[in-house]
Amino acid sequence: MQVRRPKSDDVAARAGVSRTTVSFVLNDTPGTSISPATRERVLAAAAELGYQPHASARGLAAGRTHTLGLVLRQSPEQVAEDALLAETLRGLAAAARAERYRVLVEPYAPNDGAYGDLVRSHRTDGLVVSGPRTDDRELAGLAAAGAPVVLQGSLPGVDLPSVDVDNVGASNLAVEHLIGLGHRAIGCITNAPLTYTAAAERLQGYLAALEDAGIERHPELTAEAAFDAASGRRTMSQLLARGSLTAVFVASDVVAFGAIAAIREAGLRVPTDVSVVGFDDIPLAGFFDPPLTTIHLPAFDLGRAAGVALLDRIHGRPVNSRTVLPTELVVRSSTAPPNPRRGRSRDHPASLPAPT
Amino acid sequence: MQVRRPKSDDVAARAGVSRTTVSFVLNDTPGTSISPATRERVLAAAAELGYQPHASARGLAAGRTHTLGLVLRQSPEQVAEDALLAETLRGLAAAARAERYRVLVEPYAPNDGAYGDLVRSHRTDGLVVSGPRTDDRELAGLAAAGAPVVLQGSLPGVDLPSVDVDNVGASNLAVEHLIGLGHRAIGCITNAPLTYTAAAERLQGYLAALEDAGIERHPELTAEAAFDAASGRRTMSQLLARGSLTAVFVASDVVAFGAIAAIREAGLRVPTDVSVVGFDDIPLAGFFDPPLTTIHLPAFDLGRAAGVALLDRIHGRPVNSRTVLPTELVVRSSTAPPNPRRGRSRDHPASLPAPT
DNA sequence: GCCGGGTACTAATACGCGTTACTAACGCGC
DNA sequence: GCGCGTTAGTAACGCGTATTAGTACCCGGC
Repeated sequence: MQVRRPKSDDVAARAGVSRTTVSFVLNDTPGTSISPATRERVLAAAAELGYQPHASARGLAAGRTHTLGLVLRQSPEQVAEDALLAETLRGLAAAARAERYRVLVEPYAPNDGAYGDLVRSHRTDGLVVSGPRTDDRELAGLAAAGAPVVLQGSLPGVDLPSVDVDNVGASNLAVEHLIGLGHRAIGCITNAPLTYTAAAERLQGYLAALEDAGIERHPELTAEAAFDAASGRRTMSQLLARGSLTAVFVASDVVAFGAIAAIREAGLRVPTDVSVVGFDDIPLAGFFDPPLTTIHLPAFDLGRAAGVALLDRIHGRPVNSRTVLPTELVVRSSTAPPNPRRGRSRDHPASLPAPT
Repeated sequence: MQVRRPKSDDVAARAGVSRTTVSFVLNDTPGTSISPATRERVLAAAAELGYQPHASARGLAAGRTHTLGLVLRQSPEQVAEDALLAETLRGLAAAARAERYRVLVEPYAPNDGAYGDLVRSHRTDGLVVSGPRTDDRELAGLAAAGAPVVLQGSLPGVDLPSVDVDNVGASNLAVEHLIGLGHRAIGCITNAPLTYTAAAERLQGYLAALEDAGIERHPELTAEAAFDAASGRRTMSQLLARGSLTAVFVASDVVAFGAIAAIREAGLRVPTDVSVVGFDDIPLAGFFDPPLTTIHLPAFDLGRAAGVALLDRIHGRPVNSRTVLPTELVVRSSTAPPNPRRGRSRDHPASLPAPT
């Protein structure tokens, strides 16, 4: 038969103390002083009974659940393609664990999108919202209500602490790398529609780099992709059909993989005919053919920083309104100086087999 | 100033009913009959007050937290490289959501590995353990205690319901595909060390296919990789140095990407000189060069099936002790008939630049 | 017209349980 | 008798649910 769950009363009885004392000992409650002997007795009793406090009872009494919520505000396709999600989650979990918190993950569901209930029902003590969007009313409501929420990503005009990388600066660096190699006809494919702030920022960095170098902007050389490799392939083939370019900055490695496929299908080679710079540095970036030059994103640290900020916010400690983590240009083999012999080889018009 | 959280008492007062009735209405408690008029009044009162039950209080009273735990038993590197984790998580979350459950994710930490506390402390109502390992004492303890746990993956000898694919059959199919193309000298690189059941099973499928075709096994043509592309590159270059082969079955797409890099570095071409079949069908598989022939793994469905099984278990409904989901061979362009002209082109001994 | 017996709802009460704020006490040294 | 370091005792936090009790209403029988 099943043994009854020990409760704090049982521990108290076994240690010959009151329930209050048990609580003080087991939680190291600050501002209380318990004699070493008593503390020892309580710990021993708890260990002997295999005592585990009931999480719900604890949450009810303490008013804190020791749970952080991670809201994935991205679309399902985007989540599926996100090669860095696992690392970000690990980082968040690491930060949480350091303060005995756990992480509840809530993939956003369009028809059941009231993720604010997570805090309103005290199911979590706070939220990290990943991939925030401007059209998110829930988020505005939470911000107005003063809920403990940290953004992973950027959302101008919302008064919430955020953790992100310098998308503009990083893109700038990527494009400067291409310019430094001698490229002038440089295209840009965004990682997502421009309604996503990260996409807009990366495009902005690209434009700024061109301007700094005194290169005229050619609007026909920029286009928007949408998270996955298929969109990168589609977009790149459009770009190739539209104008002449010797390099392209693709603001996502996954999209870049699709773009490279399109470049090959057009009968061109990377980097001989077209140089490609990606963004994210997903684990597979170095194993592509050719190994992808890209911007390294500190995925784990992004998650961890968001977790730290959220925990600070929950505990009333000071929080930076904006944390910007450093990125790095990783030069591999998908970029090279432009091919002087190449005028415009459009002998193989892009033929696009449907992706399997 | 902050308005006080409404509680069920407030809803009861506003609707002019008792707290009991409020609870019955809001939870659709079976076995009770509430008149439509009363039900209406209660729902209206709750809506007007913006009432949200306190999750901890609810969990305490009901004895259920409406939370599922997902324990990632894999190593951090493995989690980072797992391109399908997001999909699996989404599937689990979808199953959970259907019964108003949420998902708490617990990446395994070696020095704080007591994930069983999640159920013992009633923090979650049950666990999905992903990537179970034979050396997991915690798991044995939970199984013995009759805790609601479902395995995602296989672990012979443990009496817990599990959800998995037929690794042996799928590998068999992959290798049969190579044999069907005319290959006889077929290598195998596992996805992980053989202590992982999935790795052992996939190797077994490979061996069975060879045996069925009457092909002698060459032990020097099999080797174990370890989750990531780097290990695939390393292992493949060893295999190439060891013996002659015209095809290789790599039991993980990520590892296969590394293997293909090694093949190229050895001056060989895929599939002309060496055909490659992968396993998993990660989102990028079709965008590799060449697009990878592989086994499609239903990642979302695996997560969902695990969730369904766990919820069934929690609610005392009958549960299949083993759920096997179908896989599929996806033929792309990394496989072709063997090259008749090729004896053994070892003119370019593998030179291995360190991965960046 | 009154009573007994259902039926259909709803009320009232108590318990489950760890934390924490508060008050009170106890022992001891001075 | 005071102060200090420790510990005890109590109540409140919240919601679900089992139990026990009504209440209101309808119906048939006398």
